[in-house]
Amino acid sequence: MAGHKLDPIDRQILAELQADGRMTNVELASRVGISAPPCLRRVRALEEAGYIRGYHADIDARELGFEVQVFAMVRLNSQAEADLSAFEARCRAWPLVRECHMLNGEIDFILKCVAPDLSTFQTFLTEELLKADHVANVKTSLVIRCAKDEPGLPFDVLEARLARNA
Amino acid sequence: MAGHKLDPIDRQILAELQADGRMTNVELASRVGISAPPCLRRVRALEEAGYIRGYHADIDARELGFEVQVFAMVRLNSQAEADLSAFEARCRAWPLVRECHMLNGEIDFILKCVAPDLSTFQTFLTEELLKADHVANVKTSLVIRCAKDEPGLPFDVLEARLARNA
DNA sequence: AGGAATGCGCAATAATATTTCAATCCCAAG
DNA sequence: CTTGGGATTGAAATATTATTGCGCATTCCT
Repeated sequence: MAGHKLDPIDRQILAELQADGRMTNVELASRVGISAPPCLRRVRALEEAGYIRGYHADIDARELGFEVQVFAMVRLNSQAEADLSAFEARCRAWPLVRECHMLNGEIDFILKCVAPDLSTFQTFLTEELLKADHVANVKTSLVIRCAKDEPGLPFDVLEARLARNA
Repeated sequence: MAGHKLDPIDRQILAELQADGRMTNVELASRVGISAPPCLRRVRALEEAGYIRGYHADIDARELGFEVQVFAMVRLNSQAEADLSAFEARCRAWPLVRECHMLNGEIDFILKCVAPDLSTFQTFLTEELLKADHVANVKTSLVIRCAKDEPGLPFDVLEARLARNA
């Protein structure tokens, strides 16, 4: 099991920064129960080691004029690695596609897309996605509403698991 | 169209903080071309107004021992609002479910789930999700690999759109 | 024009980040 | 035991940043 080089303080640092990425180091140190300098060193080490990929402001899409969110389920007519990679590269280049996950089962890829309005998305769908190489079939579903969108990981589950294995 | 009370500096602030949520205010101010005090005032205003929902560290799930990510497509046997809401409430209470979106079309909900391993997910699936009220059908797909996972919004698309409408 | 409102930047102060360094803890070898 | 090395800590000092107060410029609306 991974993450074993982390002690409880490290994990708590990750949990706190996941909950509030702009917390000051002084506040963070006080929460995890150590002084500021070692706390900062731990944060830097966690960043270096790749546990922390980055920090991002979470911005309200609708407030900014992105009214439409869509999940697109994509099937290709070839599962050769070269074709899969080529499709992934296309996805990375499309700004409306925010996430692209390769799946097992009948669906090859699921994409999470955003757009300012439906017609923008339709244009993207018909002119770009459906015309991409080896795309056999795309099923799209509009997001009606979002009940939960928690960035990050359930640290309580992780702690429970570590306690059990201890 | 929303977001019209924002000037180009505000939008650039959002874009910068989306890219690096821990940027210092001094750095941010210099990037957007104003001095620190008004820059900070703008950030606070954007937070107050709800454009910025929060800031989060982006943490590598696999490094922490969450080996499994799954998309679950859920259909209910009732689309009464009370039943939909009840299901959403269940999702919010399940830590393994990180996202829950209500969709149009044949699928009612799509869930993004994480788990330390497959058996943990299977237990959740059979003991929790499949036994939840009004759940008619669940199709799950394991994430094989993730080609793109960009938090946030494509500000370049937004700017292009605003330029066109100007 | 005139006056209010908005928003800027400078300067001063408060808070925080970061470096330095000596003391402590832990563990393994003698 | 005890002793030495490595790692980690926290106090103090310094550098950097955040925050407040205030006067000035610009805009906008009479």
